[in-house]
Amino acid sequence: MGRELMNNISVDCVVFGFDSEQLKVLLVERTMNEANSDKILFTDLTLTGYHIYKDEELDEAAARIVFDLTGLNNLVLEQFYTFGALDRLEHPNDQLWLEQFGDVFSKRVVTVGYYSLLPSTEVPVIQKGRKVAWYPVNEVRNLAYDHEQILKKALEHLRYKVRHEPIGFELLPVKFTLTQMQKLYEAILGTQFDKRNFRKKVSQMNYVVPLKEKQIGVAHKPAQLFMFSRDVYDKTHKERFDFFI
Amino acid sequence: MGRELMNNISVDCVVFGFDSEQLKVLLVERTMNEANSDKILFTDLTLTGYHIYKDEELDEAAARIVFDLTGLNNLVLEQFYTFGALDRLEHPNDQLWLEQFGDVFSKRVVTVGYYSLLPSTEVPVIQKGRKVAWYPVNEVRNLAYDHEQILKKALEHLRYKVRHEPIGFELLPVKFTLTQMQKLYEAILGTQFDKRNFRKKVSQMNYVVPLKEKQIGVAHKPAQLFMFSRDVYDKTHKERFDFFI
DNA sequence: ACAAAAGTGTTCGATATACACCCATGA
DNA sequence: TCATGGGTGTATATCGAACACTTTTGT
Repeated sequence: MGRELMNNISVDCVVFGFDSEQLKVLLVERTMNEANSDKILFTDLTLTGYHIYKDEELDEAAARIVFDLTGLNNLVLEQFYTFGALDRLEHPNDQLWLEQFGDVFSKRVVTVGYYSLLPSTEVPVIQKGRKVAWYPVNEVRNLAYDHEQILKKALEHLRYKVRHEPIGFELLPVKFTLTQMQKLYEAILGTQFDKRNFRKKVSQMNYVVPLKEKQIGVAHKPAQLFMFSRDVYDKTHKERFDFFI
Repeated sequence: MGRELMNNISVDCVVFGFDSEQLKVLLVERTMNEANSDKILFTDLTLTGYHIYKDEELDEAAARIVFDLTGLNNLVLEQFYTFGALDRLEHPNDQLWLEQFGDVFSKRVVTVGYYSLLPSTEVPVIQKGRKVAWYPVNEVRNLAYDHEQILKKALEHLRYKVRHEPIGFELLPVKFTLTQMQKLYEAILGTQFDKRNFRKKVSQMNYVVPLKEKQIGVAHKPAQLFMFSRDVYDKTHKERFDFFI
């Protein structure tokens, strides 16, 4: 006998990635065919989520879902909000889709939202017969259920958090250039920074450590590589006891 | 027939208040007697929470719980985290307590945490046979279930939020003095501000509006009263596109 | 007159902002 | 040699931090 699922509690994961230009999100295509036919009734996109097992921690469930999609462990996984609106599964397409599963799941499902940060959009996404792909967060359309709302909230949290904590580095390769870092912050915050001022600021973050390495094989002056040191961050970071309301 | 409860999903509310000196939290005493006897087996403290109804939104459930305790509506209610650890109800005291209810509730309950901000600790708390009282957040001991963890997380969120958004005013009377405001921020952030610098900063917040009124009946120079204008805040506030990691 | 809290200004150092040119590499 | 992105410094304005005395009221 397998593990038992909770029929009314799920976890949904918003998987973010950065491709050196844009912030992207990993979505799965959902296609509904007419019974015993090839005729497509509708097709749309979903975040990835699943019901939790009765003997499974919430964080474990989130890790399982992301692992199932990426094969990666030890990613940043942050719970950001829980969604339980009564009508969150009531769109006709969703009703049609859920009918397939009969009475396995409850009509009222509360879902706990997590987001995850991938260091690249080049990880080999695991397809398993699904169509999984990266979409620029600003161009996402046609999401199932309340996933548009979930994505929006995840983005808000990411923006909020990235301004005060060094989580942005999770979206960069271990060794990165300052231009990559700047582009990342610009993409997440939706703004532009002056190159010199940005670098001045970063040079004061002693947990962004310059390496003795440079880019190779680029058709221009190769950039110096940096890495983020959580060690140095934890040791030197002081809470700003200021407020900016 | 009454409304049906979800047996495995609840909402817990952390109700904060400020008494001009300390940040406080509203807790309910829980006393377990031996069956058919006056002998007390244990006594401890809980946040207030309850299972949600099948036809009830999460926010509604939180509002209901706070209303049940304070008789107040329209309070700030902010969802901050969801707790679902497998062992969160497994302390012997909690097991003993829950036995009373037989099989009504599931052994695995996921609870959605909300916090609420009361403008005073002088609201008439509704007792209904319970022992409800304010406790200074720094001196809370002896909490049931995982409520210590929930309180800690609520505090973290409150501290985080109060530094960047004007929610502190929800904990002050509509008309307040700058000293009250300073004490509030000091209590929440656990720090001290210089009076002149604090006032200089506040004078730049044009949404903290001076009134033509002063304190009356105080045995010292009466302070000017101020109020917070959300209108002005919404109109003039700009997102700081800066980052301070 | 005294106790108690309100209210107020200046100096100094640090940080944000604005802005333009030369450099190293591969093709 | 050219195209591409990498890398750098200065001047000005704003903001934060430190610091002590006078004012107004009630008793």
